[in-house]
Amino acid sequence: MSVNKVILIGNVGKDPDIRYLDNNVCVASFTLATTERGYTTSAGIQIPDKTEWHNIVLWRGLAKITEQYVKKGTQVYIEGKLRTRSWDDQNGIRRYTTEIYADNMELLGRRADQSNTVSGNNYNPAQNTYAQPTSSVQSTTSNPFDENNQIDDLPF
Amino acid sequence: MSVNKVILIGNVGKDPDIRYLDNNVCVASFTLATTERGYTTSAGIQIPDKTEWHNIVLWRGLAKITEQYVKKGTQVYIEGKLRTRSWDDQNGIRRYTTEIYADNMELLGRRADQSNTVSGNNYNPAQNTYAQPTSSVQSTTSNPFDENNQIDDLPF
Amino acid sequence: MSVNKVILIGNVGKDPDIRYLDNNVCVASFTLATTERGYTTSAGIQIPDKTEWHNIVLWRGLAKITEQYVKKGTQVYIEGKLRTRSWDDQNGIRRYTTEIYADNMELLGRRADQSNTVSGNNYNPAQNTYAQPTSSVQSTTSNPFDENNQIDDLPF
Amino acid sequence: MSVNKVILIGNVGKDPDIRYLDNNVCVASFTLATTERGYTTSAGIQIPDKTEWHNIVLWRGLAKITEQYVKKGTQVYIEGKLRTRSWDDQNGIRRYTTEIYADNMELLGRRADQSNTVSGNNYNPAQNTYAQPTSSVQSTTSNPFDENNQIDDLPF
DNA sequence: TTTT
DNA sequence: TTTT
Repeated sequence: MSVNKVILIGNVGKDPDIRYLDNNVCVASFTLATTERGYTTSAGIQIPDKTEWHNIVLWRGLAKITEQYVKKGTQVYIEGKLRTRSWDDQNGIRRYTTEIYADNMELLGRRADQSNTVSGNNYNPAQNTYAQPTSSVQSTTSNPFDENNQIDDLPF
Repeated sequence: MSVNKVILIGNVGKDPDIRYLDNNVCVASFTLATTERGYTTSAGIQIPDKTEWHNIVLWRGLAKITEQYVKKGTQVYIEGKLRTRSWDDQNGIRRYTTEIYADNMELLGRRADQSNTVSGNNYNPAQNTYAQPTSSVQSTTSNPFDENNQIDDLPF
Repeated sequence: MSVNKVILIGNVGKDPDIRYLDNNVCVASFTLATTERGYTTSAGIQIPDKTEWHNIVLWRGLAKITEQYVKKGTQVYIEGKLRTRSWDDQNGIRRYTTEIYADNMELLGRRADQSNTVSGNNYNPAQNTYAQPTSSVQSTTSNPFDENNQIDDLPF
Repeated sequence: MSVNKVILIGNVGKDPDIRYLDNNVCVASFTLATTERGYTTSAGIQIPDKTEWHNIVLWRGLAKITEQYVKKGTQVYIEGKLRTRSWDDQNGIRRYTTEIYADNMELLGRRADQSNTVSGNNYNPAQNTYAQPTSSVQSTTSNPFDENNQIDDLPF
């Protein structure tokens, strides 16, 4: 009888924090910035840009993708749910932190030239459950939208 | 270049807090509960229901609809954006509160027979259900999210 | 009492169709591809990738942004509503087309170095409403969550 | 690298169509109405309400919940993806139908006093509301989206 | 603090 | 064809 859904597109604030629990489960976290464009009111008042920072937490498969592909500045789509957890600070005061527990993540704006920017190390498309297919992301050949596109044509 | 969107369906925790600013702008706030169903794991472990509480803030027209139609227990759909604001507590420690600033609200599950459950007074189904009330009710003073906040402290 | 919302991220199939109505209102349309990753079932059956094509329609301001920045291959985020309209084909048979009427669009994966790749003409990042700020994403200084956080403080 | 998401809240147009495939998999379908409120323009022109009809398709567990709890008039939340499938009509012309393939459904506005409105029969609030029915009801034959379709034609 |  |  209820829905708790968050959808974000933004840029990662710094390289993600990755850790492995005792049971070898991977947990990743990073902050994500979304920026609301400023504008000028009809009365001529300048409203500046406003950046919101979100605490993203990812588990298991998504954490491993994070470990491999996400770093400071990466633009990502996150779909998840809100979780507010409480903890007691050093003064014994109960405090609250709201996090987005990710159910899905999409890496945005990746390009053919990024094979080298995608983790420097042990990427093995044959084993990673969530790995993108060996042909689509790195290569430009299998894109059905623009078979004749040269990489230089890419408008972004 | 960014998206900050929250979609919630849940039940209102207690009667909304309504206030009118000096410029007669209406601001409403309430807490909204979303409950994730518990389940039993394949190993037979019982995972109980888990309720999340969200701080919803609404302005102007939505605040007035809140004033008229929303009360403890009402099921609503909220679409909005995440806002984390900071404030200094009584110990001078910076603390953070995450709120959902509503862009849209839909009242759910209303039926023809509910004229009596919609505000105690002047509901008239012949008018538009979502018409803004012409009457003004004066504000109360307490913000459920931050008991010590004066109205002038309002950081949004 | 109802919600009609579509959220898509995909690639534009071909250069958009742009037209101006008599009243000088701009209307743009394009097809957008979303691709669901294929996978292998537990029984070893290969499920291939599956591409879905969506008809996107944009009006006024969004149409003009489309005219300037969107072309074949562009990755975009679209938020909008479903509209099914009917028309009579050459045989007098009523037919239906479902379109997504866009309420919001975000251009994805654009980079700072793109001033020259964005439209062939007069792009000026100092004036363009949608240009990314030069300061916000790269810096780490404005992150309120973790200047002094040790990793051990993280309570999850 | 893509997202295909639909979020709807609306009312079911008529009692759902339920069928069981040979492998005993349950498939349900119904039409869902969303209504956009009309309004009066600043120039005094009346814009009437506008109802959009959506073709919803649900499989397995969600189909069985549909069988048990959804009927004409029920208000539901649907989260799903767009699928446009093609078929050849009696004139051999290729035609297209866009459906929403549901990933999640929430029944809205249900109350304790609704035991009598929830299916005519065996609703037991002591059980889990969303429990799948243990009984099987045999399929009907008509697909509201395509009157001439045999069950074997099912293209999904 | 809600709801099922 | 629904609902308000």
